Amino acid sequence: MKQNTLSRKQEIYKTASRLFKEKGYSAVTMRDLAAAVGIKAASLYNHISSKEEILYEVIMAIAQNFTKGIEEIQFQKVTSTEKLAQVIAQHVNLTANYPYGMASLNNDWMHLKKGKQEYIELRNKYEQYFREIIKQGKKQGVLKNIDEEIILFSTLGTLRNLYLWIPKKADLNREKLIESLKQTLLKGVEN
Amino acid sequence: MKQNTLSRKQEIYKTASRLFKEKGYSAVTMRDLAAAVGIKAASLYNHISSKEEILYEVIMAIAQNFTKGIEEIQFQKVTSTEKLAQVIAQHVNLTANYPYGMASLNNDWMHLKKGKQEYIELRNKYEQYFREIIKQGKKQGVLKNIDEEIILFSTLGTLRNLYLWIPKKADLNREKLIESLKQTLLKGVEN
DNA sequence: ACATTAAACTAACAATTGTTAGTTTTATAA
DNA sequence: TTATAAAACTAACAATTGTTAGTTTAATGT
Repeated sequence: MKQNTLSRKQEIYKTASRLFKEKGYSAVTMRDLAAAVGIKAASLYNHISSKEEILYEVIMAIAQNFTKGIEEIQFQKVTSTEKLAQVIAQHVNLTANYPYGMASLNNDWMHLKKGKQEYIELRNKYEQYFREIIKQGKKQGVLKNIDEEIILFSTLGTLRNLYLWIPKKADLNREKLIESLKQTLLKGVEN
Repeated sequence: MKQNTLSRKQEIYKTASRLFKEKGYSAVTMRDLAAAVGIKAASLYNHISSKEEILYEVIMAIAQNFTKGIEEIQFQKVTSTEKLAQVIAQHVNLTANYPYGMASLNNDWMHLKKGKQEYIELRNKYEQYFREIIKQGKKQGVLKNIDEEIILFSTLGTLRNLYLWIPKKADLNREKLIESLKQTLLKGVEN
């Protein structure tokens, strides 16, 4: 029973995150979600307590993963280039694990109520770790002397869009993708 | 009067695109929009014919700019690197000109009805031109032998996120930003 | 077999949605 | 000044929203 309940709840979260990606949180109704799960809207409330709770769970699970991950990377005793490489790998892996939720992380977070500030703080923390890696890299001389913010948003911009491309390219193998991205983001595309 | 009407309509579009960026198209009500403009919801319909028409105008104006722009770039007789540089500059300039609408272009296009297919075709056309520039560059040997799709989405990923960063960094001068982006995207960040 | 609990259902609610109809105010042109 | 047209208003609509109450069905543990 506990097992069954959990998996139904999980199914609701997963289905919701898929719908959120397709139409955005606000445009997905509880009736849409219920139909996709195969029950009636009112029955959803046997498993969840509100629509917003779903969004909260979808977003926060991923956001915590990201921030915890970069924190561990930052503490390692390796070059900044290696750290950046690990950050890239983490993005690919988390995006592959949460192919739908990433959309909400990027586009639906503003509809959080209780969780909005919490989310923003996690994101700020994440970006702060990222900045420190870059700063370190510039000081060590392994990164070019480009404005820190430019490196940050240029890299992060690509990584945050991964969710749009990974599902469409079922063919591109994950390890190959990570390697290509390291190449592209670190070394550029020009010969 | 015609002048006044036009500017009121323009004001509605502009205000709407700002709200769309803040909360997404679906979460912005006609009453929200009307209040932001300083009138009642019903009065909006003296200027526009539907909520969706606003989205259509906001999105298509920009999308047409992008596709027309890259078409002209592609036809030039310059190196692929120079073409890529121009594409980057176009993204910065259009994002600076439409700081709000870019959000809808990225996240709200699926709510178009009559315009959805039209938009998708423009976007496909844009990406196709982009691919040709990359293909050309690889053949000419000015670009590295990295998977075409990786170069495409890596570069586009950064550029499509510009709308999130440009308004926050009022300080960074436009020409400097363009130069930094060319550097970063083409040559990478690693020394 | 039976009692209990989980999970589905139907019906309904109050609020909010985009939009229309009809009316009044404001501005323009003669 | 007065006729005309633009642009605001109030009031209301039908549909849809998230959610609750109350009930029935299905599954589980003893």
